[in-house]
Amino acid sequence: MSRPPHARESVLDAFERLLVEDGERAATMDAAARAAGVSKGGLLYHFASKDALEQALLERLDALAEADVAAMATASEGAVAYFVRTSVMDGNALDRALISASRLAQSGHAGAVDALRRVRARWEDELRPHVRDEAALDLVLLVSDGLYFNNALNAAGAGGTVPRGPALDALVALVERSAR
Amino acid sequence: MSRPPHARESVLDAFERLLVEDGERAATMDAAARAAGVSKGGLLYHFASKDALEQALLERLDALAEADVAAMATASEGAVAYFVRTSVMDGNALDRALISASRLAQSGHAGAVDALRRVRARWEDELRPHVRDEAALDLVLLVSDGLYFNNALNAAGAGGTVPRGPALDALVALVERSAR
DNA sequence: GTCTATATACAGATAGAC
DNA sequence: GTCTATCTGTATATAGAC
Repeated sequence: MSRPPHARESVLDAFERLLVEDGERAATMDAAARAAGVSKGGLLYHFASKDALEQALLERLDALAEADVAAMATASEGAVAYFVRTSVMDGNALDRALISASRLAQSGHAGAVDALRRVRARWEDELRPHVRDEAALDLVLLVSDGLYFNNALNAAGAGGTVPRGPALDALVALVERSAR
Repeated sequence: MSRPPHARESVLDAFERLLVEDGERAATMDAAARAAGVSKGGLLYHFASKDALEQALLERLDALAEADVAAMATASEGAVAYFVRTSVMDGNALDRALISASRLAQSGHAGAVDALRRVRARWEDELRPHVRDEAALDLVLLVSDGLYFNNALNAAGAGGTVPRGPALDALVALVERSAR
């Protein structure tokens, strides 16, 4: 790791935040520089192009997803329950990375589509031993995708359609019963 | 209906297609005019602003969703099976309207977020009598959202993670068993 | 109804000073 | 490493001819 430059991380954080909160169109290099408190020239020293900025975001996602898969494997409540429960966004680093990558993917960014597929495939492999069959695996993954989709819609505006508290507990229990 | 002008519908179709296939950033008035084979001036006669263009798309979604709810209510296979099965995109008008609205919503378009919430609420009310409890209702809606999310990611590039054929049959059966 | 021409703003990116 | 100044393209929108 070796202590990356402060400005670099600030720019990356700002760019990610813009993607999550305001969408891909608003996530310009200009806006990222302004939000990070650096000039456009300063940003361009760290990221020579917009593509480089996006690439850095996807590498961050890969690392965070890897850590999440490891956490899922050792979760005391079981992999399925951990997976569904953590699909409700609480604003952590992985959530932000996933939502921002999905914004890029929906703008046709091929690298972002690939990155999201890779993450999904890792989850799939980790969950397979914990479910009855492929239909159950589809069900678990799709409920998670559905939660992320609603998170993504709500990330900008006010919260809404995502179950929390007792409703989430009941959903987790139902998915576990259905899948195994 | 009274036979709306041909150019108007062409522009709206082209704008929708750009949103679905290339994302919000690519869906410019310029690109829509070009794709529809009219000039920018021609487009602006029918839609005075980009907002008017987006608004027309959301009105189209409302109408198509209303028709879908009606179809769901009388589906011979039952509402739940109909709902899950038709959440796999086959490129029909409602699919395109939903994906394009979700592109707008993810760019922070408040009207699009509202429109999608309204559609989801209509589905929810229609499905509630057909499921055991609120957790089951959440499960059915989230599987559908998950399918749409994957559809939306795949709409641009090559197909991928959405179950079809026998895998879809097995998923529909599992969701029905889990929900009722 | 559909067109061309144009105004204004902002995007991504380059050059080079400090 | 961070800045200012500037180039080039493209976005939304207006004005007005046909």
